[in-house]
Amino acid sequence: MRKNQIRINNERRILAAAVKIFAGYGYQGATMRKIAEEAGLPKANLHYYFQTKEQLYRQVLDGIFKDWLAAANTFDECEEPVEALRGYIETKMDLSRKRPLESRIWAEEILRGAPLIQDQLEQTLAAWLDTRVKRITDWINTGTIQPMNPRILMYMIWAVTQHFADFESQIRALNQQQ
Amino acid sequence: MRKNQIRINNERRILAAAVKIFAGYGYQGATMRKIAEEAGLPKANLHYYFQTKEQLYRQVLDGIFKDWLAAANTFDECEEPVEALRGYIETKMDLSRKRPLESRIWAEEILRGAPLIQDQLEQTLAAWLDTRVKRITDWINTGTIQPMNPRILMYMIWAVTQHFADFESQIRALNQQQ
DNA sequence: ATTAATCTTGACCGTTCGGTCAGGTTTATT
DNA sequence: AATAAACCTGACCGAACGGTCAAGATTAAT
Repeated sequence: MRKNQIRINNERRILAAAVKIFAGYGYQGATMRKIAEEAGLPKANLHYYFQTKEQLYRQVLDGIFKDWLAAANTFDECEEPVEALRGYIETKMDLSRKRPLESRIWAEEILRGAPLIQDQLEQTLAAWLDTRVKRITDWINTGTIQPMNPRILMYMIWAVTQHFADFESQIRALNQQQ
Repeated sequence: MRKNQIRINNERRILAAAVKIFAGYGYQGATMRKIAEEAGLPKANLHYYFQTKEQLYRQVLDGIFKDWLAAANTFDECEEPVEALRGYIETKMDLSRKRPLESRIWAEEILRGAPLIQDQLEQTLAAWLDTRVKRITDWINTGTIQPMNPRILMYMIWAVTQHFADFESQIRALNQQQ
């Protein structure tokens, strides 16, 4: 079931252009014409590979979610809590630095109430979080780390790491003075 | 130069409806028709009070910025660092809880690169931040608190407090399991 | 060399967008 | 009571949107 090389190349080009435009304008602000221009293809060609704008957007979100989960698994690489948390936080910060566009698309989707990804949040992501919360709880129970709410800890890590990608323009505006 | 009561009432109604719609759909996704329906007024009436969609949006942003600055001044109410920071963080969390719509509008504007509020960020907000950074630096220099980067501390406070408003739907989806 | 499958694209379509405007209604002023 | 100012709104406009399609060009399969 191997795909033609032309299809592979064009789908990649369109998806890359879509990430840029969706990140820069939001789902509603992004237009198929802008994405087509960014990809260097006629608009009708986009609809040949992706039937609708929503379908294209869904594939972009899928790619982001897969990257996110892959990075998230660094949490399990270390037995020791300090190393596990440090490694996880560093990987998340790297993702924010290297893929800020994807981070913004994700953030906007959540802002809008996650209309398209609620299933993934409630199933895949919730399951991922549950097992990590159990690990942290174990650390607490064995006295390896101080007691706190593991769930809130994870939310805070996500908040801070996301912030540097999502609020980049605010941070840049504030940092330029000093 | 007092305004007519009719004008005051209608402007308030329109602004309240605009906050809801802008928060729910984003700037591009929000339409004047939706805002008019929410306000219970004909669309043409909106354009009588606010010439353009962008002007209406600007006034919404202005209101948010004023609220934010007012809340931010609780930082100065205490001499003592623990009380000052605690008070500030609690006020910001209250704002996230009580005005999540405004928080989301602000977040979306920053996500898009702050096209309309860059001046305010670089001037008013930057000045506000500078004086608070100086206060924290004083605390560090007198040994009242442990040394760290005051600027990053403020970014982290903003990140976490914003997160609970902006990512509410993600947190809700993840919390419902447990 | 021929056929089939895939890819490409300008032109077009119905819908919705932000915004306008003329003309009527209500409120304020004298 | 009369005039002026402010307010209201259905109908309309050009532009831009997502999406379609038929017909031609290119590539793959035989």
